[in-house]
Amino acid sequence: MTTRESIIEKADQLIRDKGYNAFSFKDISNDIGIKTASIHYHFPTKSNLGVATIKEHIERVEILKEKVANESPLTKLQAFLEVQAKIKKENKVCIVGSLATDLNTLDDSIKTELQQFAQLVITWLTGILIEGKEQNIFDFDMAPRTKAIMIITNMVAIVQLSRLTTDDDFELVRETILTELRPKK
Amino acid sequence: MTTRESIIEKADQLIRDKGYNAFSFKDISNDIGIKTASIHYHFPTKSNLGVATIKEHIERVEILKEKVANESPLTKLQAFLEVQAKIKKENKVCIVGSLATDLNTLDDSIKTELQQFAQLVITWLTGILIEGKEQNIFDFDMAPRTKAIMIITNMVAIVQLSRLTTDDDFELVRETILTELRPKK
DNA sequence: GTCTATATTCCGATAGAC
DNA sequence: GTCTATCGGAATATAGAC
Repeated sequence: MTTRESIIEKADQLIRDKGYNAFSFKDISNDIGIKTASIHYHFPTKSNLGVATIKEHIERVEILKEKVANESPLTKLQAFLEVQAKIKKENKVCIVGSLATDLNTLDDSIKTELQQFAQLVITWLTGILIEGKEQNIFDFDMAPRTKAIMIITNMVAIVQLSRLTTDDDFELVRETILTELRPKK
Repeated sequence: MTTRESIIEKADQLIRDKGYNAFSFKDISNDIGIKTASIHYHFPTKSNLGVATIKEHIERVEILKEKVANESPLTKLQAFLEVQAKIKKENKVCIVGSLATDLNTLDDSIKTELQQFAQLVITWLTGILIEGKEQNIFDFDMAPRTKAIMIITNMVAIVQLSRLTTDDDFELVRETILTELRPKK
Protein backbone atom coordinates (compact mmCIF):
# COMPACT_ATOMS: atom_id res chain seq x y z
CA MET A 1 0.00 0.00 0.00
CA THR A 2 1.32 3.44 -0.90
CA THR A 3 1.70 6.19 1.69
CA ARG A 4 -1.15 8.02 0.02
CA GLU A 5 -3.41 4.96 0.40
CA SER A 6 -2.40 4.51 4.04
CA ILE A 7 -3.31 8.12 4.78
CA ILE A 8 -6.72 7.75 3.16
CA GLU A 9 -7.43 4.51 4.99
CA LYS A 10 -6.52 6.01 8.35
CA ALA A 11 -8.51 9.18 7.63
CA ASP A 12 -11.53 7.06 6.77
CA GLN A 13 -11.28 5.13 10.02
CA LEU A 14 -10.88 8.32 12.05
CA ILE A 15 -13.79 10.10 10.36
CA ARG A 16 -16.11 7.17 10.96
CA ASP A 17 -14.85 6.62 14.51
CA LYS A 18 -14.66 10.17 15.88
CA GLY A 19 -16.08 12.49 13.25
CA TYR A 20 -14.49 14.82 10.71
CA ASN A 21 -13.90 17.75 13.03
CA ALA A 22 -12.41 15.59 15.78
CA PHE A 23 -9.65 14.00 13.76
CA SER A 24 -6.38 15.73 12.98
CA PHE A 25 -3.35 15.27 10.80
CA LYS A 26 -1.51 14.53 14.03
CA ASP A 27 -3.72 11.47 14.62
CA ILE A 28 -2.74 10.10 11.23
CA SER A 29 0.88 11.08 11.85
CA ASN A 30 0.99 9.08 15.09
CA ASP A 31 -0.74 6.05 13.62
CA ILE A 32 1.20 5.52 10.42
CA GLY A 33 4.55 7.01 11.44
CA ILE A 34 4.83 9.99 9.16
CA LYS A 35 5.04 13.69 10.06
CA THR A 36 2.07 15.97 9.49
CA ALA A 37 4.06 18.05 7.00
CA SER A 38 4.43 14.94 4.87
CA ILE A 39 0.68 14.40 4.88
CA HIS A 40 0.32 17.91 3.48
CA TYR A 41 2.55 16.88 0.59
CA HIS A 42 -0.04 14.28 -0.45
CA PHE A 43 -3.08 16.32 0.57
CA PRO A 44 -2.47 20.10 0.73
CA THR A 45 -5.62 20.69 2.78
CA LYS A 46 -7.83 18.64 5.06
CA SER A 47 -10.65 19.09 2.55
CA ASN A 48 -8.54 17.46 -0.16
CA LEU A 49 -8.13 14.47 2.12
CA GLY A 50 -11.84 14.44 2.87
CA VAL A 51 -12.74 14.38 -0.81
CA ALA A 52 -10.22 11.62 -1.52
CA THR A 53 -11.68 9.54 1.31
CA ILE A 54 -15.17 9.74 -0.17
CA LYS A 55 -13.84 8.93 -3.63
CA GLU A 56 -12.34 5.78 -2.12
CA HIS A 57 -15.79 4.78 -0.85
CA ILE A 58 -17.30 5.40 -4.27
CA GLU A 59 -14.69 3.19 -5.84
CA ARG A 60 -15.26 0.41 -3.30
CA VAL A 61 -18.99 0.41 -3.99
CA GLU A 62 -18.37 0.30 -7.72
CA ILE A 63 -16.13 -2.72 -7.23
CA LEU A 64 -18.66 -4.47 -5.00
CA LYS A 65 -21.43 -3.77 -7.53
CA GLU A 66 -19.31 -5.33 -10.22
CA LYS A 67 -18.47 -8.32 -8.05
CA VAL A 68 -22.09 -9.30 -7.38
CA ALA A 69 -23.49 -8.17 -10.71
CA ASN A 70 -24.39 -11.70 -11.77
CA GLU A 71 -25.71 -12.87 -8.41
CA SER A 72 -29.34 -13.05 -7.30
CA PRO A 73 -31.03 -9.89 -5.93
CA LEU A 74 -31.04 -11.48 -2.46
CA THR A 75 -27.29 -12.02 -2.59
CA LYS A 76 -26.83 -8.45 -3.76
CA LEU A 77 -28.95 -7.16 -0.90
CA GLN A 78 -27.03 -9.26 1.58
CA ALA A 79 -23.76 -7.90 0.21
CA PHE A 80 -25.14 -4.41 0.75
CA LEU A 81 -26.20 -5.18 4.32
CA GLU A 82 -22.88 -6.87 5.04
CA VAL A 83 -21.04 -3.62 4.42
CA GLN A 84 -22.98 -2.08 7.27
CA ALA A 85 -22.45 -5.17 9.44
CA LYS A 86 -18.72 -4.73 9.08
CA ILE A 87 -19.04 -1.09 10.11
CA LYS A 88 -21.03 -2.15 13.16
CA LYS A 89 -18.47 -4.78 14.07
CA GLU A 90 -15.83 -2.05 14.24
CA ASN A 91 -18.19 0.15 16.28
CA LYS A 92 -17.90 2.83 13.64
CA VAL A 93 -20.57 4.63 11.63
CA CYS A 94 -20.94 4.98 7.89
CA ILE A 95 -19.32 7.88 6.08
CA VAL A 96 -22.66 9.34 5.00
CA GLY A 97 -23.99 9.60 8.54
CA SER A 98 -20.72 10.83 9.94
CA LEU A 99 -20.29 13.63 7.42
CA ALA A 100 -23.99 14.52 7.11
CA THR A 101 -24.14 15.55 10.77
CA ASP A 102 -21.11 17.81 10.22
CA LEU A 103 -22.24 18.97 6.78
CA ASN A 104 -22.56 22.66 7.61
CA THR A 105 -18.87 22.78 8.52
CA LEU A 106 -17.60 21.16 5.33
CA ASP A 107 -16.21 22.63 2.12
CA ASP A 108 -18.44 22.50 -0.93
CA SER A 109 -16.01 20.08 -2.54
CA ILE A 110 -16.72 17.52 0.19
CA LYS A 111 -20.47 18.16 0.13
CA THR A 112 -20.60 17.58 -3.62
CA GLU A 113 -18.60 14.37 -3.42
CA LEU A 114 -20.76 13.07 -0.57
CA GLN A 115 -23.93 13.82 -2.50
CA GLN A 116 -22.62 11.74 -5.37
CA PHE A 117 -21.81 8.86 -3.04
CA ALA A 118 -25.29 8.96 -1.48
CA GLN A 119 -26.85 9.04 -4.95
CA LEU A 120 -24.79 6.03 -6.01
CA VAL A 121 -25.89 3.94 -3.03
CA ILE A 122 -29.56 4.86 -3.41
CA THR A 123 -29.53 4.05 -7.11
CA TRP A 124 -27.77 0.74 -6.55
CA LEU A 125 -30.17 -0.45 -3.86
CA THR A 126 -33.19 0.75 -5.86
CA GLY A 127 -32.01 -1.37 -8.77
CA ILE A 128 -31.60 -4.41 -6.55
CA LEU A 129 -35.12 -3.99 -5.20
CA ILE A 130 -36.64 -3.60 -8.67
CA GLU A 131 -34.88 -6.73 -9.88
CA GLY A 132 -35.92 -8.68 -6.79
CA LYS A 133 -39.54 -7.71 -7.13
CA GLU A 134 -39.63 -8.66 -10.81
CA GLN A 135 -38.32 -12.10 -9.85
CA ASN A 136 -40.79 -12.45 -6.95
CA ILE A 137 -37.91 -12.73 -4.53
CA PHE A 138 -38.88 -9.49 -2.80
CA ASP A 139 -42.34 -8.19 -2.00
CA PHE A 140 -43.11 -4.57 -1.11
CA ASP A 141 -45.87 -2.10 -1.92
CA MET A 142 -44.20 1.29 -2.13
CA ALA A 143 -42.06 2.71 -4.94
CA PRO A 144 -38.66 0.98 -5.20
CA ARG A 145 -36.72 4.16 -4.50
CA THR A 146 -38.88 4.81 -1.45
CA LYS A 147 -38.21 1.31 -0.14
CA ALA A 148 -34.50 1.87 -0.76
CA ILE A 149 -34.62 5.08 1.27
CA MET A 150 -36.43 3.29 4.10
CA ILE A 151 -33.82 0.52 4.21
CA ILE A 152 -30.85 2.88 3.92
CA THR A 153 -32.15 5.10 6.72
CA ASN A 154 -32.65 2.02 8.89
CA MET A 155 -29.04 1.00 8.34
CA VAL A 156 -27.42 4.43 8.55
CA ALA A 157 -29.12 5.17 11.86
CA ILE A 158 -28.92 1.77 13.53
CA VAL A 159 -25.12 1.84 13.51
CA GLN A 160 -25.44 5.15 15.33
CA LEU A 161 -28.32 4.27 17.66
CA SER A 162 -26.97 0.87 18.66
CA ARG A 163 -23.94 2.69 20.11
CA LEU A 164 -26.44 3.86 22.74
CA THR A 165 -28.71 0.84 23.18
CA THR A 166 -27.17 -2.57 22.51
CA ASP A 167 -25.13 -3.98 19.67
CA ASP A 168 -27.82 -6.64 19.24
CA ASP A 169 -30.13 -3.99 17.81
CA PHE A 170 -28.08 -4.01 14.62
CA GLU A 171 -28.87 -7.65 13.87
CA LEU A 172 -32.47 -7.04 14.88
CA VAL A 173 -32.79 -4.38 12.19
CA ARG A 174 -30.94 -6.38 9.56
CA GLU A 175 -33.18 -9.41 10.11
CA THR A 176 -36.31 -7.27 10.10
CA ILE A 177 -35.40 -5.72 6.77
CA LEU A 178 -34.97 -9.17 5.22
CA THR A 179 -38.15 -10.53 6.82
CA GLU A 180 -40.22 -7.61 5.58
CA LEU A 181 -39.05 -8.13 2.00
CA ARG A 182 -39.90 -11.86 2.01
CA PRO A 183 -43.01 -12.62 -0.08
CA LYS A 184 -46.07 -13.67 1.95
CA LYS A 185 -47.31 -17.13 1.04
CA MET B 1 -35.33 33.46 29.51
CA THR B 2 -32.34 33.27 31.85
CA THR B 3 -28.78 33.53 30.58
CA ARG B 4 -28.32 29.89 31.46
CA GLU B 5 -31.31 28.93 29.33
CA SER B 6 -30.10 31.07 26.43
CA ILE B 7 -26.73 29.36 26.52
CA ILE B 8 -28.31 25.90 26.47
CA GLU B 9 -30.64 26.83 23.63
CA LYS B 10 -27.80 28.17 21.52
CA ALA B 11 -25.58 25.18 22.31
CA ASP B 12 -28.39 22.87 21.24
CA GLN B 13 -28.79 24.66 17.93
CA LEU B 14 -25.06 24.63 17.28
CA ILE B 15 -24.65 20.94 18.15
CA ARG B 16 -27.47 19.97 15.83
CA ASP B 17 -26.33 22.34 13.08
CA LYS B 18 -22.55 21.79 13.03
CA GLY B 19 -21.79 19.00 15.47
CA TYR B 20 -20.39 18.94 19.00
CA ASN B 21 -16.72 19.25 18.08
CA ALA B 22 -17.30 22.09 15.62
CA PHE B 23 -19.01 24.49 18.00
CA SER B 24 -17.16 26.64 20.49
CA PHE B 25 -17.91 28.86 23.45
CA LYS B 26 -16.97 31.74 21.13
CA ASP B 27 -19.88 30.87 18.83
CA ILE B 28 -22.29 31.16 21.73
CA SER B 29 -20.51 34.30 22.92
CA ASN B 30 -21.00 36.00 19.55
CA ASP B 31 -24.62 34.94 19.22
CA ILE B 32 -26.01 35.91 22.62
CA GLY B 33 -23.66 38.76 23.49
CA ILE B 34 -21.82 37.40 26.48
CA LYS B 35 -18.12 36.71 26.91
CA THR B 36 -16.82 33.15 26.92
CA ALA B 37 -15.57 33.56 30.49
CA SER B 38 -19.16 34.21 31.55
CA ILE B 39 -20.33 31.00 29.91
CA HIS B 40 -17.78 29.16 32.03
CA TYR B 41 -19.46 30.61 35.12
CA HIS B 42 -22.66 28.79 34.18
CA PHE B 43 -20.96 25.69 32.74
CA PRO B 44 -17.41 25.12 34.00
CA THR B 45 -16.64 22.71 31.17
CA LYS B 46 -17.97 22.04 27.69
CA SER B 47 -19.06 18.61 28.89
CA ASN B 48 -21.22 20.23 31.57
CA LEU B 49 -22.94 22.21 28.85
CA GLY B 50 -23.34 19.10 26.73
CA VAL B 51 -25.02 17.21 29.55
CA ALA B 52 -27.33 20.14 30.33
CA THR B 53 -28.34 20.32 26.67
CA ILE B 54 -29.38 16.67 26.63
CA LYS B 55 -31.23 17.09 29.93
CA GLU B 56 -33.20 19.89 28.26
CA HIS B 57 -34.22 17.46 25.49
CA ILE B 58 -35.29 14.89 28.06
CA GLU B 59 -37.42 17.47 29.79
CA ARG B 60 -39.03 18.58 26.54
CA VAL B 61 -39.98 15.02 25.65
CA GLU B 62 -41.43 14.48 29.11
CA ILE B 63 -43.56 17.60 28.67
CA LEU B 64 -44.70 16.53 25.21
CA LYS B 65 -45.57 13.05 26.53
CA GLU B 66 -47.67 14.65 29.24
CA LYS B 67 -49.35 17.00 26.79
CA VAL B 68 -50.63 14.24 24.48
CA ALA B 69 -51.18 11.61 27.17
CA ASN B 70 -54.94 11.59 26.69
CA GLU B 71 -54.91 11.78 22.89
CA SER B 72 -55.30 8.89 20.46
CA PRO B 73 -52.23 6.81 19.54
CA LEU B 74 -52.31 8.33 16.05
CA THR B 75 -52.17 11.85 17.48
CA LYS B 76 -49.31 10.79 19.74
CA LEU B 77 -47.40 9.34 16.81
CA GLN B 78 -47.98 12.46 14.77
CA ALA B 79 -46.69 14.58 17.66
CA PHE B 80 -43.60 12.40 17.69
CA LEU B 81 -43.08 12.75 13.94
CA GLU B 82 -43.72 16.49 14.11
CA VAL B 83 -40.68 16.95 16.35
CA GLN B 84 -38.52 15.59 13.56
CA ALA B 85 -40.37 17.68 10.96
CA LYS B 86 -39.42 20.80 12.87
CA ILE B 87 -35.80 19.66 12.95
CA LYS B 88 -35.90 19.12 9.19
CA LYS B 89 -37.47 22.52 8.62
CA GLU B 90 -34.44 24.10 10.31
CA ASN B 91 -32.08 21.89 8.28
CA LYS B 92 -30.66 20.52 11.49
CA VAL B 93 -30.32 16.95 12.73
CA CYS B 94 -31.55 15.39 15.94
CA ILE B 95 -29.35 15.40 19.02
CA VAL B 96 -29.08 11.61 19.08
CA GLY B 97 -27.68 11.39 15.56
CA SER B 98 -25.41 14.37 16.00
CA LEU B 99 -23.82 13.11 19.21
CA ALA B 100 -23.83 9.42 18.27
CA THR B 101 -21.47 10.05 15.34
CA ASP B 102 -19.11 11.90 17.70
CA LEU B 103 -19.63 9.48 20.58
CA ASN B 104 -16.04 8.28 20.86
CA THR B 105 -14.89 11.83 21.56
CA LEU B 106 -17.38 12.55 24.34
CA ASP B 107 -17.07 12.37 28.11
CA ASP B 108 -18.80 9.49 29.85
CA SER B 109 -21.17 11.96 31.48
CA ILE B 110 -22.52 12.94 28.05
CA LYS B 111 -22.65 9.35 26.82
CA THR B 112 -24.67 8.29 29.85
CA GLU B 113 -27.13 11.15 29.50
CA LEU B 114 -27.56 10.48 25.79
CA GLN B 115 -28.22 6.82 26.44
CA GLN B 116 -30.99 7.77 28.83
CA PHE B 117 -32.51 10.11 26.25
CA ALA B 118 -32.45 7.41 23.56
CA GLN B 119 -34.02 4.95 25.99
CA LEU B 120 -36.77 7.42 26.82
CA VAL B 121 -37.69 7.98 23.18
CA ILE B 122 -37.67 4.26 22.34
CA THR B 123 -39.84 3.44 25.33
CA TRP B 124 -42.28 6.23 24.54
CA LEU B 125 -42.75 5.23 20.90
CA THR B 126 -43.01 1.54 21.82
CA GLY B 127 -45.85 2.39 24.18
CA ILE B 128 -47.63 4.40 21.49
CA LEU B 129 -47.38 1.48 19.07
CA ILE B 130 -48.67 -1.06 21.62
CA GLU B 131 -51.63 1.16 22.41
CA GLY B 132 -52.36 1.76 18.74
CA LYS B 133 -52.28 -1.92 17.91
CA GLU B 134 -54.60 -2.78 20.78
CA GLN B 135 -57.08 -0.26 19.43
CA ASN B 136 -56.71 -1.52 15.86
CA ILE B 137 -55.49 1.91 14.79
CA PHE B 138 -52.07 0.53 13.87
CA ASP B 139 -51.21 -2.75 12.21
CA PHE B 140 -47.75 -4.32 12.23
CA ASP B 141 -46.35 -7.82 12.60
CA MET B 142 -43.07 -7.44 14.44
CA ALA B 143 -42.49 -6.80 18.13
CA PRO B 144 -43.53 -3.28 19.17
CA ARG B 145 -40.05 -2.29 20.28
CA THR B 146 -38.65 -3.53 16.97
CA LYS B 147 -41.18 -1.43 15.05
CA ALA B 148 -40.23 1.55 17.21
CA ILE B 149 -36.56 1.04 16.36
CA MET B 150 -37.40 0.81 12.66
CA ILE B 151 -39.36 4.07 12.76
CA ILE B 152 -36.81 5.91 14.87
CA THR B 153 -33.95 4.89 12.60
CA ASN B 154 -35.97 6.06 9.59
CA MET B 155 -36.44 9.47 11.17
CA VAL B 156 -32.98 9.90 12.66
CA ALA B 157 -31.30 9.15 9.34
CA ILE B 158 -33.67 10.89 6.94
CA VAL B 159 -32.92 14.30 8.48
CA GLN B 160 -29.28 13.51 7.75
CA LEU B 161 -29.68 11.89 4.34
CA SER B 162 -32.12 14.49 2.98
CA ARG B 163 -29.36 17.06 3.45
CA LEU B 164 -27.72 15.23 0.53
CA THR B 165 -30.68 14.25 -1.65
CA THR B 166 -33.73 16.51 -1.47
CA ASP B 167 -35.76 17.95 1.38
CA ASP B 168 -38.83 16.22 -0.11
CA ASP B 169 -37.42 12.89 1.02
CA PHE B 170 -38.31 13.80 4.59
CA GLU B 171 -42.04 13.98 3.86
CA LEU B 172 -41.76 10.85 1.75
CA VAL B 173 -40.47 8.92 4.75
CA ARG B 174 -42.96 10.44 7.16
CA GLU B 175 -45.90 9.52 4.90
CA THR B 176 -44.53 6.04 4.31
CA ILE B 177 -44.29 5.37 8.05
CA LEU B 178 -47.92 6.36 8.53
CA THR B 179 -49.09 4.40 5.49
CA GLU B 180 -47.32 1.25 6.62
CA LEU B 181 -48.99 1.39 10.03
CA ARG B 182 -52.49 1.79 8.59
CA PRO B 183 -54.56 -1.42 8.96
CA LYS B 184 -55.26 -3.25 5.67
CA LYS B 185 -58.95 -3.61 4.97
C1' DG C 1 8.92 12.45 -0.38
C1' DT C 2 9.98 13.27 4.23
C1' DC C 3 11.90 15.98 7.49
C1' DT C 4 12.51 20.23 11.12
C1' DA C 5 10.90 24.43 12.33
C1' DT C 6 7.63 27.78 12.58
C1' DA C 7 3.60 30.92 11.56
C1' DT C 8 -1.06 31.71 12.67
C1' DT C 9 -5.23 30.94 14.59
C1' DC C 10 -8.39 29.08 17.65
C1' DC C 11 -9.78 26.38 21.58
C1' DG C 12 -11.14 25.36 26.62
C1' DA C 13 -10.19 26.99 30.86
C1' DT C 14 -8.70 30.05 34.88
C1' DA C 15 -7.42 34.29 37.80
C1' DG C 16 -8.88 38.21 39.52
C1' DA C 17 -11.13 43.00 39.12
C1' DC C 18 -15.65 45.05 39.29
C1' DG D 1 -22.68 37.49 37.11
C1' DT D 2 -19.91 39.57 33.82
C1' DC D 3 -15.84 41.42 32.57
C1' DT D 4 -10.48 41.77 30.91
C1' DA D 5 -6.48 39.37 30.44
C1' DT D 6 -3.97 35.43 29.87
C1' DC D 7 -2.26 30.56 29.98
C1' DG D 8 -1.28 26.19 27.77
C1' DG D 9 -2.26 23.44 24.19
C1' DA D 10 -3.66 21.89 19.68
C1' DA D 11 -5.12 22.73 15.04
C1' DT D 12 -4.13 23.61 9.85
C1' DA D 13 -0.82 25.07 7.00
C1' DT D 14 3.77 26.70 4.96
C1' DA D 15 8.99 27.39 4.16
C1' DG D 16 12.93 25.39 3.26
C1' DA D 17 16.72 21.73 4.21
C1' DC D 18 17.82 17.04 2.94
